[in-house]
Amino acid sequence: MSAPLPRVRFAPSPTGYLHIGGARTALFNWLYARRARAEGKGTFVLRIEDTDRERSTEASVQAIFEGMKWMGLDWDEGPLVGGPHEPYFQTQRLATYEKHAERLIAAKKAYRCDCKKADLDVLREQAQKEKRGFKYPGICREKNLPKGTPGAIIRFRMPDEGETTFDDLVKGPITTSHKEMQDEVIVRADGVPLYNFGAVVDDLEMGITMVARGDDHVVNTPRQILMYQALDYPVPVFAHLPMILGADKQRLSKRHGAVSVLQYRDDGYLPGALVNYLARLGWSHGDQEIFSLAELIEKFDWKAVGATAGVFNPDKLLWLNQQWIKATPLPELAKLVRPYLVTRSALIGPTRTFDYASLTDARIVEVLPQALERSKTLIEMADLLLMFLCSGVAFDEASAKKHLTADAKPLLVAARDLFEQKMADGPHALEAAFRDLATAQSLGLGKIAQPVRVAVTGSTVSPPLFDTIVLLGKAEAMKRLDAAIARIG
RNA sequence: GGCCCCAUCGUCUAGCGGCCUAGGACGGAAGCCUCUCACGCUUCAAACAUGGGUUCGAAUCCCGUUGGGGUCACCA
Repeated sequence: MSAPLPRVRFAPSPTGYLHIGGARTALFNWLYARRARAEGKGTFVLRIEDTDRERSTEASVQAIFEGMKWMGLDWDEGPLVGGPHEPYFQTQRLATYEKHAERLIAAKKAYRCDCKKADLDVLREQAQKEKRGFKYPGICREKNLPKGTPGAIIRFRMPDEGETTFDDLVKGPITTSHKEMQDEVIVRADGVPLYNFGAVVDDLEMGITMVARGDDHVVNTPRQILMYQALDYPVPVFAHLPMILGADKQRLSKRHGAVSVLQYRDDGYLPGALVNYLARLGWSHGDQEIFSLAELIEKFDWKAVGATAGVFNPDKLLWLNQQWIKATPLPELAKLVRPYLVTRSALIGPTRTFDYASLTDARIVEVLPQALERSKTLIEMADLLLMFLCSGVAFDEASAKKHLTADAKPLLVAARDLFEQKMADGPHALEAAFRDLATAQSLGLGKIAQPVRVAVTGSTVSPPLFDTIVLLGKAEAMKRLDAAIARIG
């Protein structure tokens, strides 16, 4: 047996958006495939498991594509890109499942069953009442019901004795007794397969060599292994990723805030930061916290994936996002922040105007350095940038009330002169002039700087004052100062 | 409840029998820097769930207990 070329897959069911947990599963698979590719050949397959026709939606399919694309998780085979195992939607592969199901029936490893679901539900409830485990009693095992039997489903015949063991890549050896398994339904009456069968058939048809998925599938694994064996195909390697929990240690859900990957995009996170965070949730490489995508691909290793469930920590993601912002080249950041400039500019208020049409990337790059260390998200960054990019000020009332007073008016007038004389000489010259002014008035620099800051930026909190003023340019800075002076009256 | 999995600071984790008076990161506290904010820097508080073994030696290996999670569908 030669080692097969690594082929992995991500197989979401389109019953909702791409959430954090699914995204991490996709990421780990993708990372593994990309590293394998660097060493020769590795393939990442995307397959849509839409066999739950009740809950699957086209909108979810699109949301999954969009989420993966945003994160940069491109697939080598699957919807949109095609591949040698098309189609990649399970509901379009019914003939394939039928083929394999018939093989199982012919080999007496599966059988048709026309038991009514309602009847079985009654038995199940009864068993539950008596606190017994319930297993399908095998009523139709020997009936040999023919194809075409009305309402018949297909059940897989589980062995009565023995046990199945597999060596999970992250959890180690796991053994399950066959007594725990029942003859489960693998194909519905309408020919649509159920999860355990559809996934197995597709994974073997598509030559998947490693199945990496969520923790909640460990109990399914032995049953699936039995199916691989019944179908006479080699069993892939399995890796089960621990769950991602919310702060209350419960499974992550909408209650815990944003769980859709696209929500993080909308909230101003860089895809690289989310990827970085997700990679470190459950996997580690010594003490390193920040990884570029290239480093992740190079260093990712299943051996370093932990077996413990992890709590999603929004604070750490936020910190990481800022680290990524600071590490992103300015021109790239300018392009990234643009869309947020558009959405946030709707909120600038009546006292400011924003001319997006004439906004150049060069201008964004020029003011960007001031925002780097003050923005944890692209939203915060856009808001801060708008202070530079808009014409006019929006005063923070508390700040204005405190600093734009009659006492401050002479200082603002004096500041106006300094603007006139020194601005062209740069922030340092301007600062020196203000320091001289403060000394002459026997005041601390802060006493003058704060009113001027409020006048120019609208708030007591801003980037360094003199840099800000110079960046604004003489015309705009004067305009704002005059507005503040006028406001005092 | 049956079966399965898991167990180091509040959180993510390093640790794979001696290097551990248990390291890093987020968050928290204090301080420094300073025109405000932020960044940065320094320092501090903070963990091996518990009881037995094995061993010269255990956070590391084994068993029990406790706790947490998963799963018991014609969902995936």
